[in-house]
Amino acid sequence: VGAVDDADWLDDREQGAWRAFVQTYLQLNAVLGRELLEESGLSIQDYGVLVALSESPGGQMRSFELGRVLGWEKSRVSHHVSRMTDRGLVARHKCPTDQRGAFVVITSRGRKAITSAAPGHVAAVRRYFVGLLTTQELDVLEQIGNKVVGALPDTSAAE
Amino acid sequence: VGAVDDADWLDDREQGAWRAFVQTYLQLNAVLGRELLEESGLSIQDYGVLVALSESPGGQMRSFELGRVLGWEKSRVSHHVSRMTDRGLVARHKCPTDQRGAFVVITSRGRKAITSAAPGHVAAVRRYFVGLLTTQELDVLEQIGNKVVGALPDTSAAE
DNA sequence: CAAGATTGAGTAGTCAATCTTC
DNA sequence: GAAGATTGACTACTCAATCTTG
Repeated sequence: VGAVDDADWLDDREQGAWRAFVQTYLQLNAVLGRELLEESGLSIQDYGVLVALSESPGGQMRSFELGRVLGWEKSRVSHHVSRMTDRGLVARHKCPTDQRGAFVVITSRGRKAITSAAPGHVAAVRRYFVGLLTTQELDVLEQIGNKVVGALPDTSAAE
Repeated sequence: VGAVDDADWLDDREQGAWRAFVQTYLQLNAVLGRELLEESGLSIQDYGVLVALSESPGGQMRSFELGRVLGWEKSRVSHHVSRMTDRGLVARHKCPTDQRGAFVVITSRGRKAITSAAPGHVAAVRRYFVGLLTTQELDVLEQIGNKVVGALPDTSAAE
């Protein structure tokens, strides 16, 4: 007793909030991922890539841009794009203005996949998450996100 | 226009809250994981296992119980315990009353690791998360967690 | 030599199959 | 046969090394 300063630990409210936050994300993600995969054959990662590309002009995006939007490292983008290319969901082509660069392009098969997957996935997000929350709760979440993400140390430094 | 019912999509507030929630978790987890690993040599998963064991009587717990607490599948528990055993952080021993069962026990090395890692990790959780939030925001998080997790389909069914 | 991107090795997690004990 | 647990094969992510072009 007294060996540790109380400031070192979380009180009940803090711990409750922290555990709730983590558990909610993990369980929700697991359920959404399982349903999406079952109904569409896409993982949540596939879904993110296809949404980003389909919202981009020409259905294409530079690799580094895709990584920036998704918050992925460049090697993760490369590996994942390779796997999606093998499945015919996206394709790579060279950048005409920068010979180092690569574009990732959504294929017609990729378009079909995301078009058919999106309504069900959005419905699941509503059913299990946003549909259960009040507008006040939704606003608090966005506000928390802004505060927390804004205070995080810069992760892009000295890679 | 008009091809899709608006009820199929998320409005700005819903989408903002949803993206904020996901991004906050992912970025926070990445930063906390990197700092924990750097300062203690433990992953967040290692940390979870060691906290659970150290809070349990005798520093030991049945495998299935550990899986239940952490929300992990049994095979994940088994693989992870094997890796931690190789590093000397935990050990396995047989259950005297049920010959099928295994106990996972924290070793003295595991105790030292968690004792030295915990203050820094808790401080990081406070610095990057709970310390930035008001008591009202903390309460909303717990409330959201209760609603959302409570509404999730049962994942333990028909494994 | 920086930036853009790919590759390979090593580590983690999932799923199905298996083994033993209840 | 079901519960408790382990194993192996497969997929995914990370890190460091590499290659090419700016």
